Amino acid sequence: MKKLESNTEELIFASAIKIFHKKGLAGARMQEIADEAGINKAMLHYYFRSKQLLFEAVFKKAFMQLAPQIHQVLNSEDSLFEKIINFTDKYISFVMENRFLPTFIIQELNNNPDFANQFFSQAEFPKSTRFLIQIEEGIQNGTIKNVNPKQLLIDMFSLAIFPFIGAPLLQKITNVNESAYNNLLIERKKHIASMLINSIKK
Amino acid sequence: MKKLESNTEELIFASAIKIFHKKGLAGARMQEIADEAGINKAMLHYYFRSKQLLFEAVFKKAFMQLAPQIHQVLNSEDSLFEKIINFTDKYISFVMENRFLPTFIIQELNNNPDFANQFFSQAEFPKSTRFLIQIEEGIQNGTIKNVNPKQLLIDMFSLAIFPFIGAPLLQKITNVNESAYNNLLIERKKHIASMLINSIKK
DNA sequence: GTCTATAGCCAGATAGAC
DNA sequence: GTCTATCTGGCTATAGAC
Repeated sequence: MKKLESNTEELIFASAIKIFHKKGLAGARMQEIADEAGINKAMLHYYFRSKQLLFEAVFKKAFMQLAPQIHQVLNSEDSLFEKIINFTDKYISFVMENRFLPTFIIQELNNNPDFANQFFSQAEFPKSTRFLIQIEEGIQNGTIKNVNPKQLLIDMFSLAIFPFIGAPLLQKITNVNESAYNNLLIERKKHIASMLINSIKK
Repeated sequence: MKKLESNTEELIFASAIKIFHKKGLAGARMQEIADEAGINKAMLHYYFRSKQLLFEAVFKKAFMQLAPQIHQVLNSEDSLFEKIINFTDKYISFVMENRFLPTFIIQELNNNPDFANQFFSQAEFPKSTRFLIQIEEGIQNGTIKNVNPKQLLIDMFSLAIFPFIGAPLLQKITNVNESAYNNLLIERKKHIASMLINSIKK
C-alpha cells in the first residue's frame, strides 16, 4: 500500500485525480497532469508505467471512496426510513466535497464498457439485498405502499446523484446562479429523504 | 445504416452521431466515423471542415431532439399532475429509442464548460417558469404539500434521466440482467409519475 | 465528389545523463 | 529519483489525382 513512500508518487496521484476527474480518460493529457504536479512527464511513467494504469488507480480510488460508505448504509441495522435519511445525507455531504467524483465514475463506466466489466468482476460492490428485503417487509407489514423495491432503490440513487452530474443543465433549467444552486443541493439532504418517505408511507 | 440517406453528408452525420454518442468528443476518432459510414476520412473534412464543427452539429441535433419536447410539456395547458405524467412517459419512451443521448449531452456539458456556456447563450432553452408557478399555486390551493418547486423540478429530471446515464451502475446494484433492467425502465414511466404525485399530494 | 497519400502535429512512452 | 531529449505512433487535416 501507499504509506510514507516517496511523496512524489502521492503528488502525481493527487494531480492525476484532479485532471482525470475533470476531463476523463480520453480527454486528460499526461503533460497536463505533470504540469499540475509541477514535475515532468517522465516521472508519471516512472511511477505508474502508463496512462492506462494511472487512470485505473485513480478510478479504483474514486470507486472505493464511495462504495464502502454506500454498502455500510444499506446494510446497517437501521430501519428503512433511517437508511433513506442516512443515505441521502451522507452521500450529498461527501460529494459536495468531491464534486467531480460521481460524474467521473459514471462517465468512465459508460465510455469504457470493457474496462467496466473487468472492474466489476473484481471489485467489491455494495450489496442491496438487505435493503430490498426491508422494503418488502414494510409492504407486507402494511407500513409502506406497494412499490417495486428496485424502483425505490433506483429512485434513491437518481435523486441523490443526478443533481451533481446534471448540474450544468439543471442550473440552467431552474434558472439560478451557482451559489443558489449549491444551496439547493444542501437543501436536498433533507428534501430527498422526506420526498421518498412521503411517497411510500401509508 | 438508414437507406433513406442517399446523400453522403447525411450518411456521415448519422455515423458521427453513433460514434460521438458512444465515445464523446475526446474519445471519438474521425477514422472510426469514416469506417462507420463506409467512406474515407477526407470526406468528413470536405463536408464538415473539422472534428470540432462536426461535433457541434451532432451536439446541436441531440439537444434539439430533446429541448423542444420538454419545453412543450412544461408549458402546455395541462394541469400539474398531467404534466408530471406526460413528462415521464414521453421522456422515457423517447430515450429508450435513443439510449446514448442523455449521457452524451450531459457528459459533453461537463467536459467542455466553455463550449457549454457558448452553446447555452445562443440555444433556445426549455422554460420552467410556468411549471414552477403551477406548483406554487397548488401549494396555496392546499392541493399539494409545501415543497420547494425547484426541488420538485430537479426530482423529476433526476428520476427520469439518471436511470439511463447510471445504467451500468444501477444494473449492477439492483442485480438484474440487461433485459430485466429494460423492463424496469419501461415500468418507470408509470412508477415515477405516481411516486412524484404520491409524495406531494395532500 | 471521392479517393490515396501525406503533411504536420501532438501524445504517450523510453533512453540515458546526472 | 529526476531531469532533458527523443522516439514512435496515431490523429487531424490537407494536397492533389481522378
